[in-house]
Amino acid sequence: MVIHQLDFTTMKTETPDKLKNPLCETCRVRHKGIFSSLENGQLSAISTNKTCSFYRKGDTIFHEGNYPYGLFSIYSGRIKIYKTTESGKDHILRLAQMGDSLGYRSLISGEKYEVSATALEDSRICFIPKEQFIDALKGSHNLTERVMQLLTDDLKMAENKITDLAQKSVRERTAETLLMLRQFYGLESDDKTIKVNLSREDLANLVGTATETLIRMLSDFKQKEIIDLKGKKIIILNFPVLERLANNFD
Amino acid sequence: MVIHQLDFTTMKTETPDKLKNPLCETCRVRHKGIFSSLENGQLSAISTNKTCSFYRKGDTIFHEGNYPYGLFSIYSGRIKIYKTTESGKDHILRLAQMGDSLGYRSLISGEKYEVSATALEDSRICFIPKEQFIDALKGSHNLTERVMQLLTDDLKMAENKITDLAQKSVRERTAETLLMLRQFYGLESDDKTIKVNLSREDLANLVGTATETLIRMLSDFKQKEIIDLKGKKIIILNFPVLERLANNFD
DNA sequence: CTTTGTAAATGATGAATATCATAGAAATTT
DNA sequence: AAATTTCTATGATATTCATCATTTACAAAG
Repeated sequence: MVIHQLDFTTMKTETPDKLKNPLCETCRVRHKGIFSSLENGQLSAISTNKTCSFYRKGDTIFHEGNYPYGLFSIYSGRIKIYKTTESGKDHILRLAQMGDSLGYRSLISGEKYEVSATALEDSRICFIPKEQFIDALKGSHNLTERVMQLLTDDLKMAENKITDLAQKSVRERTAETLLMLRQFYGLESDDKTIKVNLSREDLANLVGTATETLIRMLSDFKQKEIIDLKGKKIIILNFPVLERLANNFD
Repeated sequence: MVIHQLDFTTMKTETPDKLKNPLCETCRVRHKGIFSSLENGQLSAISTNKTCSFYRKGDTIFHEGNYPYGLFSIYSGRIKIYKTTESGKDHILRLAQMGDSLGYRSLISGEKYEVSATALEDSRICFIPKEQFIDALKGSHNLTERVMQLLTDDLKMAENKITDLAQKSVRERTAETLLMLRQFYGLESDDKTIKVNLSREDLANLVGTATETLIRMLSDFKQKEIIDLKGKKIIILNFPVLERLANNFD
């Protein structure tokens, strides 16, 4: 379990290494990101006002309960977005990667962060100050539409997760999570090994179960030759069966 | 369990009784609803283009998987918004009432409904055609902001529900749901009886558990003199204990 | 290379919850 | 009012899953 108050990892966050800012205009994720539909002039305004930083694996980008000062946009690396309950357990709500933006929800609602974000790998993340983002929103109906689209997408995903948690077994959710990871991380050249690098604890927090239970599920899948395990790598041996397990409406 | 395909209840939906349209301008929920910040001219445009209908208890307003043709705004009555899984079980995502709007998410995303909506009581619901709503959105930054606010609120609620389901016990969630119902339905003049009228099945679908388990929880709470049960009415005898049960982070 | 710490795996056990069966209560229909 | 249906309640049982304890594997540090 990760402790988020005043630990060394968190303290690093205060001073992430600055990077030479890459230009938004020539960004390789420009057409994928939140600003994809932004007019050129506005994009360069954002580009010149942003700062880009390097976050080490384990660094926290922002923390539940704090006020947002701007928007984060992932240039490279992968991030987990999660909530911590009173009892101290985390639940990972979603994963984010290159091209995804973080924190727009809180910027729009004007409330504190409802979630925390921590780097799962070394990552480069750009920061656009709040005023800059709000101005861009006001000035561009395209951007507003894009943000609304992101919000509706998030909502759709969240609602699917709710019904999953309410009605599916840990087994089903584990299978489903493996499929999601395959989609999200992609496969290695052998076309079956997921390029994943998550701890068993993170996997459990993603599925919504105890770490031991998650391990047991993986062991069981392995014993049934549906998957294979090589360290943190997960190899999908029998994709159809895994799909069936994820949707086991008997 | 409710069957949603081609049953008689659903068929009624096709031809809900028309009502004399009340004017939006003088609507008693005008300042509460989605159009609260709309300029007068635009509001009357919507007012003249809407149609208001009467839905009987049990009538379906819209169904998961169908395409939306407009926005629904509740004039009176209460609605459940839920998802049905492949296995045929429902999970209630939220309740809606007077002043709330339904279906804006799908209108914005341009996708099918992800959820279904059914009247829990006899209800009057106004319908604003899609084009009318989209036009209003384009023409009013205020409305756009309001809709974004609604989306962020929904998202916040959904994410809280996710962590609840992932980490709280049925007992905690049951207590929490009772508190939510107290908030949502309000109390009778005795100041402790919730004005609720839900079936045990609906309650279970709200908590995310089996109907029998929900009933057992209620029986247990009653036996412990935390609540009392009179038919569908739930009487809160010991509010502080109920609050404690809902947040049992031991 | 050894030591130390951390993560992963497995076993044993108990608690929480779902499921199936049945009975009683309440509402609805005849 | 009797009959029928639906809803609520409770018991018995099985299953799933969390928790605690222990071991093994692995990585980092000395």
